[in-house]
Amino acid sequence: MKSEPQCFSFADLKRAPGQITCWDGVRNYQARNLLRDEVRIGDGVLFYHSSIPVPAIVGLARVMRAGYPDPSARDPRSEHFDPRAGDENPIWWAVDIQYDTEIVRPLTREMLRGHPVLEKMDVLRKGNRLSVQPVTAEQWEAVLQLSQVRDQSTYQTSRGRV
DNA sequence: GCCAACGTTGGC
DNA sequence: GCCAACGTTGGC
Repeated sequence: MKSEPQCFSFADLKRAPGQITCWDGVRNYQARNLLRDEVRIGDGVLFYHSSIPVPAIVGLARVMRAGYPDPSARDPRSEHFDPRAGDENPIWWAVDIQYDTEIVRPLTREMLRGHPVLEKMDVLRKGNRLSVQPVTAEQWEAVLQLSQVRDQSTYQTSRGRV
């Protein structure tokens, strides 16, 4: 999952009540489909900081609630308000994620590009603007190895995601 | 349904 | 600031 840290950072997630946040405001249909159809409770999340001098994967999170109608789409005061969204047709979807582990040495794009497995990650593809991107199990495990996270067994590695 | 114009994202 | 790569919009 991508976020501009000036908007919402991994540190913000760590500070959030219960270290949980609603991942809302996604307004791209492809990303919406991932949130609605693919993301499962317990999934690992790679938290990526974008639009900064050195973009990087900075931490791990976990999905605590699978896809549900995005509340911000129904909130007229939200900048993500969508008047088309209704009970019968939510249009937009959200998930809840929880802070898990900080990556002490963030994985920069240069580091990802230099890895035989990670060089193929979607996030490195030029022009890719998806704010939610799938990650293969192989990529997930490579990230954990590179980031030197110890307790790898506690993560669901079969369907890791970013 | 086509497609040009426009807007947005985000690395560099 | 530039620009590539989309996604969206709207006239026709």
